[in-house]
Amino acid sequence: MSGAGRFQTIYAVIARIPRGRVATYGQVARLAGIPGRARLVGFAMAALPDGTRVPWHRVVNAQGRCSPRGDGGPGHMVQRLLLRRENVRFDRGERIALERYRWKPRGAGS
DNA sequence: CCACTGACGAGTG
DNA sequence: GCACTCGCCAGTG
Repeated sequence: MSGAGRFQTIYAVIARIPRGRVATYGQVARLAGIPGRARLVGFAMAALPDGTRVPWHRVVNAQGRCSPRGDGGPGHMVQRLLLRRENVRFDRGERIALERYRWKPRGAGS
């Protein structure tokens, strides 16, 4: 994408995550063509406007948890609720079984 | 220009 | 499985 919008590529990847599935920051970065820049994905997420159509809640960290926002906001709580609404189960430690819910892109995705 | 920070990940003990 | 360290890159003071 344009030099000014590297985020667009990231958002495009996230938009492809099917309902009821989750992807990790590193996974998104990799699919966006910027392997190792997981933090940049997080930065792009924080830059998302309120009411965005991008399913940001389907992106979790490698531990299968909803990373709390630096702002200390209820972001991770909302995320948990939205995922719960998509039949995604959380274990006792507020963690998701990635081996079960991880999104596996196919065909033109990989 | 330098130092610090951050919705992270992989490696190590 | 958990705590700590280092590496990444962009933005900010």
